Amino acid sequence: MGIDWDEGPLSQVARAPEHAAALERLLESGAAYRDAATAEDVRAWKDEHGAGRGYRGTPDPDGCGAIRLRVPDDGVTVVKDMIRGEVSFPNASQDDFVIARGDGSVLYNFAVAVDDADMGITEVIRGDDHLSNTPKQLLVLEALGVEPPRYAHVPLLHGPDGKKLSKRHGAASVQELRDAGYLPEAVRNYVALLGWGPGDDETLLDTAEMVARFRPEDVGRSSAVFDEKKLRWMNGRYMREMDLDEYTRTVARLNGREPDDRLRAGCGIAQEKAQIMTEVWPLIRFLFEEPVDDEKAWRKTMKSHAPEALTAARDALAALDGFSVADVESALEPIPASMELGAGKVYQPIRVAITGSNVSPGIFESVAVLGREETLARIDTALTRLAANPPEPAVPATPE
RNA sequence: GGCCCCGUGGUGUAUCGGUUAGCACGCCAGGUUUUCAACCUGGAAGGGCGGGUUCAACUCCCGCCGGGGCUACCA
Repeated sequence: MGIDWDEGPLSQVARAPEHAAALERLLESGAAYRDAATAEDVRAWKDEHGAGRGYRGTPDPDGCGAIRLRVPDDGVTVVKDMIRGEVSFPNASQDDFVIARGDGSVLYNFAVAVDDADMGITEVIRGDDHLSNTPKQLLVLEALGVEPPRYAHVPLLHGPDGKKLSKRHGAASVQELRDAGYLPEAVRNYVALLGWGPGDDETLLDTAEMVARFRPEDVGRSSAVFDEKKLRWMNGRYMREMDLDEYTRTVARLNGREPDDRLRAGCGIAQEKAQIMTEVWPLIRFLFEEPVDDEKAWRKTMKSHAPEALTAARDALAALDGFSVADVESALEPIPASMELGAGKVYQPIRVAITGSNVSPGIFESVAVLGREETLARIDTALTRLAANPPEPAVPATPE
């Protein structure tokens, strides 16, 4: 069995001898003819015969012009499609279409038909946009006396604007999706569910399951809109179940780094928080770089209670023997109550001090992975900055 | 314009003559919570329209409307 992947490299391969031979046969049998008509001539012909009538040319006496296939005036060409059933195209409205240019170079609808025949293609699965091209290919095959392959036209993917998905919709190719941080198995799962359902309410299906359950006749007929929100969600599900080493390697590859222990530790504490792979690095870059400069986060978090909270945290961390997540938690956890502050009032300043941001992995984990030395240094830096620029009171002083 | 395909909530789908029209994403509200995310609970939201056929239609037929594809001496 052969599969025509459509527009793949094989259809680009020059098969000149086969094409030339097929052309020759068709010309000799009268199934095709040379026609010197120009595009304008064809238009004029249509104006005269009606738009619904397919163009019919006349053989050029000098044997010049493009080569057209002779299409019957009556009857229909029916495409027996595995997904859409039998679709009939009236021959009368089909043009005697050009199969080769004046110089003998062949055109797509002729080339694929000949190539499919040559290569013994038995199944053609491709996008719905080729459904209307199929009768042309069938006509070529018929003229050649070749048994046609079986066809299946799958629905097209549309962008949010309802048009067929293309470059201008952004991430439209699998490569772009990969670069954007989507996992192959998530994309596979998501795309499979557009236009095909397993029959029950299952949403998360791994590739083996899909292969086992897939049946061409279960494919839907209507085009689907590509919804990146759902892909994001699904990708997040796959990311959370991913093996940490593989996860680390992927993050490393995407950010041009080495999958070392520190990166692995960072991935370990960020794995539950990201939905696409490119979101991981922003969450853990503080482990490798200085805290980000986020003035808004600073002002929002560093209120008047911040210096005391940071000092208490600093002292507690400095007194620790070990520096595991459990150690850090045991040191930090009692502080809010002892200071009569909400937990967030204590933890957020620490978060901003070590990462610069309001968003990061869990605070105990972040501190533990950053390490004692760097954590203390960053808290000190924050304390110094706070001393130089005293924060506003958390509760504005009431006038009078 | 012509030929062809498609039409269940915002999105993807299930059901395919009789259902309280199911599920998922998203959205809204609440819960949990050290941020964000995750997670839990609840909620709003659907058969394009008009005719038939039928005891009964989202499901069948016709028309319309809407969307899409093709319509090159492109692939």
